[in-house]
Amino acid sequence: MKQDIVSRTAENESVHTRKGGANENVDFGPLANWVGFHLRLAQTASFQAFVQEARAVDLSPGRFATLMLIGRNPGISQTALAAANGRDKSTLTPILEDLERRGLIVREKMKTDRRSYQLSLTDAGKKMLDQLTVCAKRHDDNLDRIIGAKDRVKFLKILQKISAEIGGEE
Amino acid sequence: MKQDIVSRTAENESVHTRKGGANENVDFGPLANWVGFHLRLAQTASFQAFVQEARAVDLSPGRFATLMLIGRNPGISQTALAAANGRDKSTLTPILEDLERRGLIVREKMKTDRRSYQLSLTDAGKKMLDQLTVCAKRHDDNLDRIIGAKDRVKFLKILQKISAEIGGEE
DNA sequence: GCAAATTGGTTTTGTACCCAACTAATTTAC
DNA sequence: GTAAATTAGTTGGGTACAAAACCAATTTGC
Repeated sequence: MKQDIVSRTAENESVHTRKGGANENVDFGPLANWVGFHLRLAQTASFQAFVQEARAVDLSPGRFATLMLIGRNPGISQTALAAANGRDKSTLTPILEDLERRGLIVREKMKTDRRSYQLSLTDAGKKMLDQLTVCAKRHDDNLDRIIGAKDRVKFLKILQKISAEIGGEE
Repeated sequence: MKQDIVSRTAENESVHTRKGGANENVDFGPLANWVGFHLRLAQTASFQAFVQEARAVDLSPGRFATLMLIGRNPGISQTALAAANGRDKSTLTPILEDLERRGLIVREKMKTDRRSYQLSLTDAGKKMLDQLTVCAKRHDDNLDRIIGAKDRVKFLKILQKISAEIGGEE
């Protein structure tokens, strides 16, 4: 609910505020039609919803993606994982430490290259991943319901196109 | 470039890696089709691109949205601003302090309610906003080019729908 | 083979964010 | 009119992230 006023555009009025305050008719100006702004709002909202969905299992969306990628690519290195995940490798350091401490993953030094770790899930990690996958599925179904089945593929394609192309050409 | 592998889905191979390492054929599993994940990636990418676009003017996307909202709604309170912006009010405190220190906004105590501030732009703030608007326009045109003019409206509508509906029903 | 460059991971530093607890001003109840 | 509830903003504690500097292991040049 925290974001009740957030989602509407400029032509929109009469938000359910009971205060007569300044916030019921906010003019978003050009912001109202800018993709970047709404991308942020949507991402935030979706993130929150996921946390909500997965609060039973105590693991954030970021951790979930990490777990999934390790599960799908056993032996993956931290750098490759960071890249796949769209995060800096330094961001992963504490996350992986945490996951290891919780007994969800193992990090083994490679024989051939003693700099890098091979990451893989423990049995507990696999179980956790399964549980999370259920939550994530529910979350994604929610999104589906909002997006509409027929637009979903297109929508996803555009999102991918954005992350693929926008940084690419400097 | 940092995100080169990030954008492709599971059926995709042969990324331009020159290392023969683990990262060229990452299996994203169900992640590949999950909206939340790609929403995050796209948001991050777009954010980065904006920063790049606006690095001449030294102000982040978040600050920009804040400035725009104040410019469009002079006299708005911090709480209303936070809501419109999709952020917690406590997040705004240091941002507004900074903007004030830079001489871009003024905060005046309301006569009628001495708890709240009325925010507005200074002339410098207006000038800054104009400059930023140009950058943001360029950024948005970039996104347009990627999304395609005909899909843009639809895309935006879906983003708005997500932020509007996903948190709303617990 | 050995110095130089590169690469995998960690540390440090700084930013952006949220939440919960707090203070001060205001409104509501009675 | 005063106590209780509410509201605007700040503070403090904690998480998630990136960038740059760093260490150790590895590869490259010659």
